[in-house]
Amino acid sequence: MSATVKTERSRLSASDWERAALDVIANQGVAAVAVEPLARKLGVTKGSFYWHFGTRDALLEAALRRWEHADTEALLAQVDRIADPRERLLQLFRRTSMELRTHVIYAALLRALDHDAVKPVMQRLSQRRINYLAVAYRALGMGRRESMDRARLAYAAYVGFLQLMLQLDLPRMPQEEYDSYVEHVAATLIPSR
Amino acid sequence: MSATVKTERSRLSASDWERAALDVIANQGVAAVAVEPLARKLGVTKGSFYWHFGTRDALLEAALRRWEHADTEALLAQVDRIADPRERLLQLFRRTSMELRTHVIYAALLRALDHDAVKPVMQRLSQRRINYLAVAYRALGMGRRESMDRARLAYAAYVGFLQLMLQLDLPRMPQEEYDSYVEHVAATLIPSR
DNA sequence: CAGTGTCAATACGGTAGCGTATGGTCGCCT
DNA sequence: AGGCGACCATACGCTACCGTATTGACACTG
Repeated sequence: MSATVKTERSRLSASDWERAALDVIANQGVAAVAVEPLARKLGVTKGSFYWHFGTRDALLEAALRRWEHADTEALLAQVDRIADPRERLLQLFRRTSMELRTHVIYAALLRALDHDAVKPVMQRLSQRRINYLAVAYRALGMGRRESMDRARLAYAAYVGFLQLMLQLDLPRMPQEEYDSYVEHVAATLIPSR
Repeated sequence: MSATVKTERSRLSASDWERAALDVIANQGVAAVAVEPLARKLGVTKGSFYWHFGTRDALLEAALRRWEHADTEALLAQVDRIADPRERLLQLFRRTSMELRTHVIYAALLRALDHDAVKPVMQRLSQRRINYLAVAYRALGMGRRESMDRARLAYAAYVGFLQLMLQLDLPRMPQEEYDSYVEHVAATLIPSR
């Protein structure tokens, strides 16, 4: 059990609702973001909610905006300062494999791509990341077409692995096996010099 | 638009409901499998439904069983007769990239992994397929650990690509680009002799 | 200390879906 | 022709959620 149990600070703000929403997304998925249950969880009634937001969807959009900015942007910004492109890719792979929470949310959003508020966010994000990968591969001397293909492959592997791990908690993989996998992926998807 | 518009055969059977359910799963996802809407689509009322099935979940489980047996088993059975392991993998990759409907459903199920009826099916299936891949890689002379890693990677790439294509209809990829991608994946994930 | 704005409770009405109960219709078998 | 069983309609009650309206409590500010 975790978080959002009302910390006796009584008065809530819009951000409190957004944070709570992200929490629910991470644990039970987008569909579980419902006004009344959320209110219960926060120890108030929905009378409060509808002061802060006009509608349920407004909350969702706000929460997603928050996530996209805070959790997501940070990731690339860090890695972007590594000069050597090969090392940059390697670090990208390795760091992505840690840092759970963002990815849990990401995985939850993947399962909600039919929702109108979610889809555009994910499209933007995926496009951005795939492009980032493609540029890195180009810097490694790959051709235009090959870079694009490889970028898609790498990103697809990321997305797919999230599904297999987080939803299907597939193999209950022990740490050592997990590390081995990450290194294998890096070795396979980053061309040797 | 497609299928399930009631073909004036009037009387329905359980299988009709299952097929209709799979149709809805493919188009609108698991959550949209609701008995009243389904009944409307079939031109009857739910009075009919509850004669064939005890509950909504019973329908879901039946539909999934049907899909797992019919659509899914066939896939590996075909490829399994190719003797040369390298060629077998290659064909597996290529054929998987065609044959849409099964994969559309698969993708829809990926988005419903939280559902109790769906999860076990997908776990079985994934485990089975990953193992199949691992065996194929071993036959190519890979070590035990490496085969497993590579199998996971390949399967993750498949799963992830489905998400990116089918849900995010990401790039509206033209056929030629799509083919290029598939060949790139094959070249990258099947070790050269 | 009156007034204003912020947050919250209560009560209400509406929709969509699940599941039950009961009775109706039609084909087929005897 | 009567009857039985497969299939379906109708009507009902229940739950979970959305959203609105109205009023209340409380803090801060002038």
